[in-house]
Amino acid sequence: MLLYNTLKRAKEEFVPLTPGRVKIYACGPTVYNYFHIGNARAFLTFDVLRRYFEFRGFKVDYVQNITDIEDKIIAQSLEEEVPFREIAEKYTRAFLEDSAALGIKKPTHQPRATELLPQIIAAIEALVKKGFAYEVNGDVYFDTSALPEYGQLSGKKIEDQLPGARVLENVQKRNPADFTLWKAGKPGEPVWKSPWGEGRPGWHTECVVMSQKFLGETFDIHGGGSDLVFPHHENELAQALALTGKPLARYWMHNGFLNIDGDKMSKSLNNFFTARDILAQHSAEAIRFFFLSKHYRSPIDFTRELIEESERAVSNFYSALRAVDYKNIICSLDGSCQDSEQAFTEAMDDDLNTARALAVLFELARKCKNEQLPRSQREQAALMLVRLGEVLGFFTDLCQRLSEALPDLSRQLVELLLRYRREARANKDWALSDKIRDDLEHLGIELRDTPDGCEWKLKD
RNA sequence: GGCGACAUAGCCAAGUGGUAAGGCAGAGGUCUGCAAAACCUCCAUCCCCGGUUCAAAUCCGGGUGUCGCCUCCA
Repeated sequence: MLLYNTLKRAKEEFVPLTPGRVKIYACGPTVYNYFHIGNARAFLTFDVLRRYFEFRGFKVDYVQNITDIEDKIIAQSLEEEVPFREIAEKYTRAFLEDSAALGIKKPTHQPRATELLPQIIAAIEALVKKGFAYEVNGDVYFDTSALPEYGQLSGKKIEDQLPGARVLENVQKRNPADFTLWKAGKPGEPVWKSPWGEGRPGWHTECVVMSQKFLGETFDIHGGGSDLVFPHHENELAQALALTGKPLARYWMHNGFLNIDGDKMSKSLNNFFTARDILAQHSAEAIRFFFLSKHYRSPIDFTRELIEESERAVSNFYSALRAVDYKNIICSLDGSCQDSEQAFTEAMDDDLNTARALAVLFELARKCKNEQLPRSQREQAALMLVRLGEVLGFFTDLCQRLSEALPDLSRQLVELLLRYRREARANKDWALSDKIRDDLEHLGIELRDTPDGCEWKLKD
């Protein structure tokens, strides 16, 4: 299995530290707001990575942090005029709800930064003792000049990081590239006691502490959005190296950014969408399909047309399953679709080529629908479609989506109308016949006339 | 200024040396009172120029264009 490693700038064969086991850490949200559709891409990308490892038989430890103390949370608590803990609590809950709604599997561990304050402080103390950090007026900074390897992940040189127009000069820092480990508290801000006085942790240390607590000093994969390469992941890597002398993670993976209608998403452009907004209008599977139809490392452009297109594409899978009456298939996989599974695996093994993997699903869907093929072949295709689709996170609500959940009375009323329509058709009263069909369609019931009579189903 | 990415049909998107996966949309056909569904068929020579090679979307050089990171950010 090949994975693109940002650290090496190349695809590498994945070799786990422990055979049969993968330890993954993926950066989670800072809970100061509902997470947006760009965050959703990162969460979904690593959800699929995790699911694929499980499919390949690995035991997966998947840790995703929740940053519940950070400047933006404090800012939001001032804006909403409620204590910061309530803000963190509110948006943590929203994050868990929206993740679940997107069909993202729960991580095996989901620590919060405020749960590990003692460990974070201990890590900063250790860095100071080892000479990699220094304190100025209650702030503690990491001394980037003390670590020759600094910059290896992002390919940046400290010399290039001149305090230019966009970098605010911080007179307390010895070097512009130095970053904050501990921030002295101002009046009114949430603070914790520390050897440097009351304050709060900087952003980068918590991920080191949380990941190492659950995964050990060195783990397999560290992931996040490509904007995290610098400075966040660079700084994590530096701290871990300074602390243990060992690399934090062996593979660093980063997903590409999302644009809206070709522009960067931003509040000022009024094109800022939360995952919650999108979920209110589109199915989780369409959102997932939209992302998976493009390679995770490429930038992706979110438009209304594309998400609607994705909706239509996904309903293809369901019409395929319906065509073989999936719920009532009683046989199990017999190996006749092995070639599909192999094609799927080959695609996914190549740095998670989900776009190619989706093509395999569509080929299976076409097979399901092909009435020329023997029943058994079509059923096998359906079973494989679901097996592989689940790896990508589809079909989590299969039963619900396939069942026509109507109460008996409604069902009888539909049948009654169809009986009248049959009479109308027998009398060649096409106007009435079509009116019944159109009216039912408005109610979300689709009719199709077949040689065996009229069939109906609820619209997707 | 430093680092990096991308440019494939109407749209989205795979494909990194042997003559272009897949999806959406569209066209024609079978079927139908009509429609829907289903099935069949059709729909690109890969931004431009030059080079390497028997052979390039795929490698090299040069253009042009778009974008990202360097600052909180997935």
